[in-house]
Amino acid sequence: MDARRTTVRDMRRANRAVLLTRIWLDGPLSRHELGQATALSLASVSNLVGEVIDEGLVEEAGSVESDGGRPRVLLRVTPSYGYLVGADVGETRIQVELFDLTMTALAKAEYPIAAAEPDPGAVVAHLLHGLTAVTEQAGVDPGAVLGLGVAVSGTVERTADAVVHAQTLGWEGVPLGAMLCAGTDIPVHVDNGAKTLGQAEMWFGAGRGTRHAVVALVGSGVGAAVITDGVSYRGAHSSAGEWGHTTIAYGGRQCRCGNLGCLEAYVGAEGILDRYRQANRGRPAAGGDEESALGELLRSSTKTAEAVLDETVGYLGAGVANLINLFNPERVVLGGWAGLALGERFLPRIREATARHALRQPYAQASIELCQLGPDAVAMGAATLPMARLLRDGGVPRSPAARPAASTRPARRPRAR
Amino acid sequence: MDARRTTVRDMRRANRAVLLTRIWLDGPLSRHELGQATALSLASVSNLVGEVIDEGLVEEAGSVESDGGRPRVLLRVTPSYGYLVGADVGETRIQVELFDLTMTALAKAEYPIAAAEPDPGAVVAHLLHGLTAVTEQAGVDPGAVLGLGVAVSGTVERTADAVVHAQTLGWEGVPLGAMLCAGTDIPVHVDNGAKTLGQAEMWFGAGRGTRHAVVALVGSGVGAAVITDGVSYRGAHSSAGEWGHTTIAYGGRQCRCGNLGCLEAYVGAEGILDRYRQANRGRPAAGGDEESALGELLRSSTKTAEAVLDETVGYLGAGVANLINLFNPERVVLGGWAGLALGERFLPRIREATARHALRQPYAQASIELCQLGPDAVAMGAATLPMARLLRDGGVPRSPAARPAASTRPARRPRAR
DNA sequence: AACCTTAGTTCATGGCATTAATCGTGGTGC
DNA sequence: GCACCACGATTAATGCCATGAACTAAGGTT
Repeated sequence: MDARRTTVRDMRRANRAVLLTRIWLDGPLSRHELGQATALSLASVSNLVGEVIDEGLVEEAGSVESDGGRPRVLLRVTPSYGYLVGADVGETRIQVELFDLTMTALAKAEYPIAAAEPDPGAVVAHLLHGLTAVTEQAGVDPGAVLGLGVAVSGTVERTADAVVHAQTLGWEGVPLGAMLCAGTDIPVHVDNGAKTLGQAEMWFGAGRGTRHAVVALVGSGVGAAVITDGVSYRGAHSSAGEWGHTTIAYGGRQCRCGNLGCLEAYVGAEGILDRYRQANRGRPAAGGDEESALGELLRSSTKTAEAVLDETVGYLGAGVANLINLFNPERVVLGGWAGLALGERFLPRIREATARHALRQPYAQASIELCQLGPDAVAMGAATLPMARLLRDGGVPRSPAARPAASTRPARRPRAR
Repeated sequence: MDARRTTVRDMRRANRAVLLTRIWLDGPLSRHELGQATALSLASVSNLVGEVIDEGLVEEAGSVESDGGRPRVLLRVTPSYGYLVGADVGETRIQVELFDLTMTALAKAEYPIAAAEPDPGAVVAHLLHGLTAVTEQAGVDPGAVLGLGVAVSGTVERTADAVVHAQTLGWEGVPLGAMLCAGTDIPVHVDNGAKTLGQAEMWFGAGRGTRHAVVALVGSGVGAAVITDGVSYRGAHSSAGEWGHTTIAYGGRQCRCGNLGCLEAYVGAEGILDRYRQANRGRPAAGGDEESALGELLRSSTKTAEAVLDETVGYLGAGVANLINLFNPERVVLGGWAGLALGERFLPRIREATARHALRQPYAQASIELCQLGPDAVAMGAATLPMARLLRDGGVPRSPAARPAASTRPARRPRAR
């Protein structure tokens, strides 16, 4: 877990890592720009870049004239060097998606989940099936898949087994990582869905360009992904960011978690609809499922609906303000299907409500935006898990076999005794 | 700000840093133990240790028999290698304290603050006077002082000027660091008082042995210091951890910050006494200042007092639960004078209240303890600021002049070509 | 007294990034 | 039209670093 920074070889790996990360994230760059961005000498940049080009990880991509000098050659990560598979295990369906290294989706597979509490084995089977399905669909060599990232809605222990605890799925200590590993040779990564979505928004969406952000997710449940200094904040056991079950109204409404006054009981979709039903003398909002009911509520213009939504905005503002006060982010990104629906209509008022409840200075330092990525962002974020690993390792961890044979060395001289 | 990890020299510095940190924090250690603790080869440990011993930073401190082998020599940081000064700028007094490198207090100076909103210039004058006062008092060469750490109650920008915003002092953008630097050659560090206290508790108090903790401080005001992976969580602009003004009771009591329902309005000393007064038909608790009034309240056994305190425990539990849900720490350390007073009497009930409001799993992963250090902990924490810097730099950044002349070495033998 | 055990040091080695010099490529001035 | 310049990138020489293996130190056991 803790990268032991000791030997001189590790330094090279670390430098390769920052170099690759820059190239991947900041698009095509010249060697010169890389040198400035990474504080490495041009000689080292050249050296390292040459290495990754030889390995096929990076390629030259055109050149740009410089005023009166040799044109600079731009570098980018080879899109087809490898492929990434991201999967989103939701409450109603499993989605599996294949990406190239530019994060362009190449193929998709979806499997509905029938049971309320799906069998882990069945989910694993779907995931493995999806893995082969998307590679076949896109005509990609399965051996070129760098990794499979899986997003689930519970907390995931950061161990080799990737033990999952997910109340919504009824999973208690399911070693999802181990189960998947048993079915494939491709490296498997499992993480919480909110965190993968947060990572996706940070790299490609509304969080772009910031290093400290909180991605606040409001759907049926309510959660948050906290990103600190560019990396996901996990806490001691990876369950940090449980925003939905923070107390916002002491002694208030009962939440489905059993406690009173949780934020989720007020701004979660269920909580909103419930409060509307109460305010509306027991008559619920129209619409079949939660999503259409909330949409209906947002479109209706009755006094009752407005009062409930107004209140919701207030609670949401207070909740966001708590995040701002505690985490002091540069940006809060509001997402989740209910969060987006609310945000699209009420964002200015949400900002105002937040301003009312947050401390002046931290509020002024934070901007509040909406998520920019579509519903596939969770799977895309999952696919960034193997990519993040690739970048962190500075490319393929060279297999010992690829090492030049030791036979070239002179025979070891016999030891004198 | 960002340690550019590039050259091979930086690696040595980094290794010296981890070595020194281990020696300093984990008491006397042998070279062997150091090798295991730092994942460095014994050869490197020997080499590096020899260097810091030559510089006088580390010294041998006795030896321990090992079963049947050569006794291991223990190493420790030389207590008198340098001295640290920590200062606590409180609302009523400025405290300046001198420590050796074992964090033993050697001298103390205190200056009362008369005005409610003290003049920054006067505070700086007190601090500089205190600096010379404590060195004289202890008979320490001022040149041997490695740094001055100053703790203030506001937010401190992490810039060279260390600009302070402190509402309680009436300071708005005071460049305290720059002002102090103008008056002394000794390196100056400024940070928030809650964060320095948190650091002190982490290294020497109730947080010892954990890497993820939240130090929750309850006094007149309410705040928190969040420690993640051993370092203080700062957020984008160093004002993270504003726990006191998170909304815990939506639409509830008015807080002195102007908002409604802040935690501080319920569990801050002022909030508690205020609530008691209201419950007690306008008659306040006995006692002159807040501290004795709260003490009186805690000792009294009237129904009203018990009800108010009971409620306070509930709110505090909910507040702590929010910290646990959001940060997922290994430990929550409750401190501040009011927090300690409450905790000493009610800790089990606070734990219960927290359990009621937190999610089961994060709660089970966190222990709740009381601060262990006394009222000087803030100054002590401030003194750790220069120490932290020393450790991070792996000792004095060697000035080129201090380099030993190469003449002592045998002449390099000419290499055959 | 020979041998074992554990701690710590020395030395040769392979790796690393850096600086300085060099090569490559295009435009500009006379 | 040619020398020259500006800028990008590469190569060569250099110094520093941690490592493993061999070795020294210091004590106990048989």
